[in-house]
Amino acid sequence: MVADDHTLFVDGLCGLLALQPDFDIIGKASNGKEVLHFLNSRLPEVLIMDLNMPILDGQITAEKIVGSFPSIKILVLSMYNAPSLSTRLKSIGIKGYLPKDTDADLLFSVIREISSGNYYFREKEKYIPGLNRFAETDAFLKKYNLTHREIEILKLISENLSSKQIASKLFISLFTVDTHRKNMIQKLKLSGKTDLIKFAIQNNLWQKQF
Amino acid sequence: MVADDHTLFVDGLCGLLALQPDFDIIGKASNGKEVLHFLNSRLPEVLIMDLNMPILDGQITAEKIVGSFPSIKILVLSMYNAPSLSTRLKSIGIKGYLPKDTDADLLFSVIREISSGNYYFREKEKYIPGLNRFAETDAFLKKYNLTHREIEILKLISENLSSKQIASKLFISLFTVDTHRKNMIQKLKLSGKTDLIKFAIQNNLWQKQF
DNA sequence: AATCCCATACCGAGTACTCGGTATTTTTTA
DNA sequence: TAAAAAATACCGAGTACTCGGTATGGGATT
Repeated sequence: MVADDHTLFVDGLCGLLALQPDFDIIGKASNGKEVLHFLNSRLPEVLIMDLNMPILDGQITAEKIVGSFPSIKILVLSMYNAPSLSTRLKSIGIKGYLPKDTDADLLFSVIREISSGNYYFREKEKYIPGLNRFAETDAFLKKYNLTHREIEILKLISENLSSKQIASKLFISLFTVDTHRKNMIQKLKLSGKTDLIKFAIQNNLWQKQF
Repeated sequence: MVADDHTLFVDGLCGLLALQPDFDIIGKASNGKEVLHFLNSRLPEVLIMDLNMPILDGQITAEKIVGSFPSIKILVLSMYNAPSLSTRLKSIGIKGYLPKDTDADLLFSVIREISSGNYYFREKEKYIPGLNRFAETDAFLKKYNLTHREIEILKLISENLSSKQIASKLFISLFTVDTHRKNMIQKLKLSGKTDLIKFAIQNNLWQKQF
């Protein structure tokens, strides 16, 4: 069974899974409520789901499933590539986690693993921040007319460091930090720190650590 | 051709498209750079892509494509269901836009539409904020021990209204707004406004308006 | 009727942020 | 080498936010 609010993703994934002779897709859902409703009539061996879903959140759904239908093995597919998610997912009772940029063959073998009773969490693969991020390329800097220093400071702002803390961390004056903030706000035509935070999040300069 | 950094999505979507007798998938890519590299050897009639991609952003990629390969029709698939995106995408030269929770049949017909030279932008469908959002259900409130009033104020905070502005909007005292802020911060174990903004974004209490 | 929860309101004192502007030095680019 | 860009630094004055605490009244629940 596959649950995700992105219909195209669900349909596409089901198509891929259906090509595997040992897989049988018994259901699809686009929110947590639909999942639970479906489970009242039929139980899959493996449930592949996203944690971000409307109407009933994936995490709460998973908790309910683990409590009521312990035979179901849950595999989470997430847009986040954060191995630190693993601890939290394990504590819920989820059997496996993969990011959505995983290739299909690995997905198939992981499904077989957890179907056999194993766990699949990639803890060995350390999260490497931003090496390939657009927001750190010259094209991005040029697009927004930002400097490397500005991006550096923006990242620290988005990590909730005060200007004073940033100044201390970078061995510069508080005035300098404030000037950089001001320059960014003007260049990006934003209004204050809230907009800066949003800009950082939307451009993947900040990613949640669980 | 399909471009998206979520490999499973690309593979699944290509599988769906391949079932249509009039579609021929000539390529896949997981970032903007790969797209441009591919176009040096072969041109698709329609390019289906996501705007959020690493290494080279989808928007810049699209702008380059429209400039260098005007015969290619670009259809954007986005996780955002925001019709207000349409104006911006049109100005870039993109021929169509659909959210990822679209069903496959509509996608197929839209591909055929823009392949024929038409545009597809759903402007009639007004964005309806939050009706089905998990973050506005009782389960969510219970999960985080938040009240309706707190969520209401959190939304306004995430829209960059100051406490003073919120007080004025809701006909309450500035002190009351501050108290709600304080209560939320304590309940959610956060540190200040930055964390509140992040919480709001991650729980879809705020969504970007273009 | 008593209790709890929520919304409202306030205090005091402090820090953080904003935004107009100025300036100098260092680094990069042409 | 000269010019431009980036980094650094500062001023003044004001608003916004934070966080410890206090309190009351109304509505819902037990």
